[in-house]
Amino acid sequence: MTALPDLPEPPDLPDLPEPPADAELLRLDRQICFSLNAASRAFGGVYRVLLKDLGLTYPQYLVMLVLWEHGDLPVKRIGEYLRLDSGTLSPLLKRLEAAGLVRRERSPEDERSVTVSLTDEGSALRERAGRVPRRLLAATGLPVEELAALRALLDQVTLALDTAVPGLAAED
Amino acid sequence: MTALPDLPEPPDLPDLPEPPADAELLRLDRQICFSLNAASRAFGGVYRVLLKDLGLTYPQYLVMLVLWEHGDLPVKRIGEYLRLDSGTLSPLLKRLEAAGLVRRERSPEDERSVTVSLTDEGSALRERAGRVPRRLLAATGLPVEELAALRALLDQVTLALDTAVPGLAAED
DNA sequence: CGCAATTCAATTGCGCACAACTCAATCGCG
DNA sequence: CGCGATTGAGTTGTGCGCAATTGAATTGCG
Repeated sequence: MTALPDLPEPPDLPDLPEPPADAELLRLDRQICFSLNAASRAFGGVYRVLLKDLGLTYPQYLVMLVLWEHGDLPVKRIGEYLRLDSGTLSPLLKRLEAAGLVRRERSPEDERSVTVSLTDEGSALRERAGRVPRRLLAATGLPVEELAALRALLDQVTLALDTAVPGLAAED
Repeated sequence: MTALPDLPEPPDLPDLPEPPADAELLRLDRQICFSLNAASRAFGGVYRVLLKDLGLTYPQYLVMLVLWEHGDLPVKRIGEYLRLDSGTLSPLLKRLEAAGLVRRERSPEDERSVTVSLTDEGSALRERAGRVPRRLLAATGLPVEELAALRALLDQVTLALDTAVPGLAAED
């Protein structure tokens, strides 16, 4: 992974009383999306290392977490928990099945639905994954309370963004 | 985009004085990575809408932001600013070049390096992009100060994660 | 100077994200 | 009941992210 660049520091960012100019906003905007992007990928990098010997990718780990917590689920439900659609989940679940961690079977009462269930091997993996969260939390260097606060803030932003999306396209 | 699922709320999360069990950590871990993932993709969704009529994707927009701010840059520098390597940037820059927004030319003084520069069209796009940041910030529903705080927290975590990565693989 | 090590961009291969589409199963209304 | 609309999973195509490799240019050490 490439080293951190000297993060482009803003020359200054005084709390000016007047509305900031577009140039100012462009700068802040860049910082926000940079930071979020970077943080997301930094997490991905850590998970990649931690999950390597489990043979899981980060999104696959998320799916396994959902199954460990909720048991057998149709693809639809998994997608709701993870905000993923079938275009992403179908091939991912196929790979998990090929790895022997899950089964996929058409639901008898609704032939459209596919139920995903853990194999013994998939359930057993939960034990080996037990140490991942602690190591991840340690790697963030933040106390648990701050992480919880970060999570709350992120959820708030996500909700706001989701509700804002429909209106954006139409706007002026 | 699929609707927000009823976010799997933890039954409770009391501030227990004793170290939380692995199961507890597994839950928090899931929440953190869920939230960050979700936030990142929610931002992506908003940018996708906002950038649609500019003909840019979100990562392409990030590259343009860097060029608008810093002028001509070698691929290496762009990668440092954005934490991206040539495997990502090379095809992306080719697409920007095909769109007529940038030029790519071997540097005369170092034939290994490729300098990326804005075309007139690429520079002109900056004006049309001027309204994007304001609309994005509005969509987050957060005041600028909170976003700045969020950014600072994210940068802190990113730095911690980056420095932690090298040690992780070797651990116990 | 000469050659090995390094640097930079590009390429390949794999997996994920998402839009757009297909297709079968199910639902629901007349 | 019959038929159009909806639902759920899968497929296709495009683009990103990253590891690993290639190949050319440059650097630097003996």
